[in-house]
Amino acid sequence: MNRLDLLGFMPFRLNRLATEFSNALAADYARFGIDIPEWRVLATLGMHDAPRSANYVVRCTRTHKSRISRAVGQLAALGFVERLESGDDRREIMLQLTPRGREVYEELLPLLLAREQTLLSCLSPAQASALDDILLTLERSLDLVSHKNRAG
Amino acid sequence: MNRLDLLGFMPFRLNRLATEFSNALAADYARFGIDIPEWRVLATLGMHDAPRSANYVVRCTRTHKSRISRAVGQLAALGFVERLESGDDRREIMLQLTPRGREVYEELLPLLLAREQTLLSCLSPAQASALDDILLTLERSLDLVSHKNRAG
DNA sequence: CATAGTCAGTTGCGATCGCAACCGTCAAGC
DNA sequence: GCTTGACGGTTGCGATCGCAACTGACTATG
Repeated sequence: MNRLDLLGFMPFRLNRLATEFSNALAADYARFGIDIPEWRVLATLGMHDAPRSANYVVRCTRTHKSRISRAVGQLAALGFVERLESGDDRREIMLQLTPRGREVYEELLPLLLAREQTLLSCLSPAQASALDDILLTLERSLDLVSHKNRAG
Repeated sequence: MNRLDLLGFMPFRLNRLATEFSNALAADYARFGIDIPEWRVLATLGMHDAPRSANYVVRCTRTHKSRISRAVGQLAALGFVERLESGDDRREIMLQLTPRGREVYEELLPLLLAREQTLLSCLSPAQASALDDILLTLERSLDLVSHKNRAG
């Protein structure tokens, strides 16, 4: 008779681990009145100086466009992001951080990176490196990493 | 100026990977009219022959009790699980698979394991082993693994 | 017993999410 | 310059989730 220890089942483990990581960061997001999808937008825009389209954020973060749309709405309401009309293609909406949005990004980023480091601090350097390598392999296999996305 | 490549941010990567894994299994769950939380209950009960309480499933799967409660309701409606009154403590509700539930478990399990193997097939044996090791380290660090849960 | 605190499980509620339908815009074919 | 199809972005809707409040049952104290 087949038996499964759920605790060894990879989808379950990943799901649970991802939830724990997310929860560990929730307080930092909440400090600025945002959540995960808003952070993804912020992080994507914060990487660049020039405005990017909402669709670019969608492709770059691999997040559903409705989620990005609502996150942008929230960020705009908070005054962290501005929506600009695109001259080239009036369907596109270009997004850019406001000065306040840039401030928030600069303030939030180190908090999140520190939290990430804390979570990963139980791993040896070799393990951390191996994890990065393994995740990259999985991401490539699942086609989650494309040069198009990385290059922007 | 601080910059972050979101694609290298561990919480983001784990979240995305977990979602992809879950989506890859969704079709298998759907074949039997269930979803992830229902599967967790099924898997937990399927591991044992004797009935277990709902609370045991909660502790074992580290899933919120409301989610388990609803999953059990769904499984009961499908005729996969029976709720039994506990003689010892009438607050507790003992759960056991029906014969049909056992059938479904036995049928679903190999499908899910095969899917898991496919997803992990891009990794070398050494990588797969390292991943298991690393996840276990993280789980222990986050107190996600306790002997109480494993021993049942 | 009587009371208070704890525990197992359920449920109402607000928030979130993904899908699909939709709107306005662009591009290709004729 | 129409028509058709594709694309960027928004939104309505149904489903799901976690929290917190609740019910009923156990337990410890006096």
